[in-house]
Amino acid sequence: MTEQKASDNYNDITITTASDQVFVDMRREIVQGTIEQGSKISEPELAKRYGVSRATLREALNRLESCYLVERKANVGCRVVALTAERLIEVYQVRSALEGLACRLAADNMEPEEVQGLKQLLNQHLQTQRVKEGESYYQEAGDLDFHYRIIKGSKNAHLIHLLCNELYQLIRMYRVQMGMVGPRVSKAFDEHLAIINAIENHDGELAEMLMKRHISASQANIQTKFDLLAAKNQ
Amino acid sequence: MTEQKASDNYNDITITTASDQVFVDMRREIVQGTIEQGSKISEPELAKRYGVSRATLREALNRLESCYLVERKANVGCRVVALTAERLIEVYQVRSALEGLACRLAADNMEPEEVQGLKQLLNQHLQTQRVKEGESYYQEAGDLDFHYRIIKGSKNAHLIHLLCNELYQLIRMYRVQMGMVGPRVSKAFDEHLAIINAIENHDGELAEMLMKRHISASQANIQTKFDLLAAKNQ
DNA sequence: AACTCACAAATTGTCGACAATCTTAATTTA
DNA sequence: TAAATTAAGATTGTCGACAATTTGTGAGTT
Repeated sequence: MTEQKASDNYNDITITTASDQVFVDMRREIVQGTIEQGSKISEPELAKRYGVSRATLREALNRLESCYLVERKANVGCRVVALTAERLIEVYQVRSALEGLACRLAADNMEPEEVQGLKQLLNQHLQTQRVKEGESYYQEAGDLDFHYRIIKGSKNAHLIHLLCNELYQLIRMYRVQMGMVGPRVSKAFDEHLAIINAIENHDGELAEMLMKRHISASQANIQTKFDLLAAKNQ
Repeated sequence: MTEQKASDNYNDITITTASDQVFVDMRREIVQGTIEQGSKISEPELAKRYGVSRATLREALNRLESCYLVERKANVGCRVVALTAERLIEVYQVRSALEGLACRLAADNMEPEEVQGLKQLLNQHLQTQRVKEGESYYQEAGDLDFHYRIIKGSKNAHLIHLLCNELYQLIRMYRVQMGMVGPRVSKAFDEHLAIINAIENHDGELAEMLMKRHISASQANIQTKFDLLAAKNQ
């Protein structure tokens, strides 16, 4: 329950307190669906399960609320967020605007060696991709890593926090639970490449546009999954 | 300590618990500078001052952290955010992207009567403005109201939460403490009018562009205040 | 004099218990 | 029978006390 996969630990928080640990553990369980979406959270039950007091658990719940993974109502309690198509669209509209901005800023502010590292990362993914054809590695860890680096490259601390700490876990939750694999994998590679080139040329305007499109395409892909799922369940 | 000015209550939370009350009270004091920026927050001291236990106060602190008014470090404590020019730029870059998006969505999603109400509000402000020439009414309450309505008009709940609940108090803090009045007042009116027209014509692209410019101009104005202040203190 | 180390004071993190509120189900009433 | 009421149970909100960590001070060493 304490071990962590690499992809869980992208936003680099250092775990010092007990509530940090509970926060990270619960976050992983919610993202992966072990604690299922929409379910009610019983404070006494979970406190016992994690071996901490209710005060500690509530601290963790507050932080989960900050990254949109649970919702609280006064005197009623906590619920894990429910993944709906409407919410997905809302989140991706916001994400598109913010990552578009990040990409534009990155074109101005990324150091040459950072851009170089980004290119290297992409090549690495291309090779891994060839080997593990069809597996979800690229989309899950690789894609996230790519986006993370560009966001960090914006050098805007507020924007970085907003995307990496607050929004990304919810996006991961959608992708993990909706199953984000398929024909988009190779297409995404080309899009990533185009974005890197724009950044390297310091063409912020183009970089922003390409990133916005890239995210819209990604949104459409998940939306499709949603529709398929809805059709199957009917 | 419990009374509230109208402009304090824009984001409509219903106060039910004790920590709600402390949260709202502290928020106002921080925004207005009564609790001064950059100062350390002593939990025992403030708990006594508000007449609640530390647990209740900490709950409020968590929520103040969610809207960027305080910053926490594990085992060290809480500090009120410090208003720096760098942070202002970062926040306004984000705000510009998000409110631009809101404005574009509003052009599609606002009901005709909402647009009508917006026009009415602007006229109202024009008249109040003529009477109270030079006073800060328009910029503070009026301008905020204008932006709020457009954000709500986007009909994107996530975006509304992000702007109205999380980001706006920090922006208000800058404006209140830096003193946001001056020659921009009348110019802002024209800009608001142009934005409304674009929304009324369902021209989302234009509405987004105008809003982004409007916010950039507003940012430049506060930036000027910053520079003046820095020069004076040297 | 500057640096290190150890100790004391203060602050934050965590706990268990009690109070206030909501939920649920049985009971009454129309 | 259905709606309203009330009481019991469970859940959340709040409190005061204790444990763990950090900060500040002063003695000792180089």
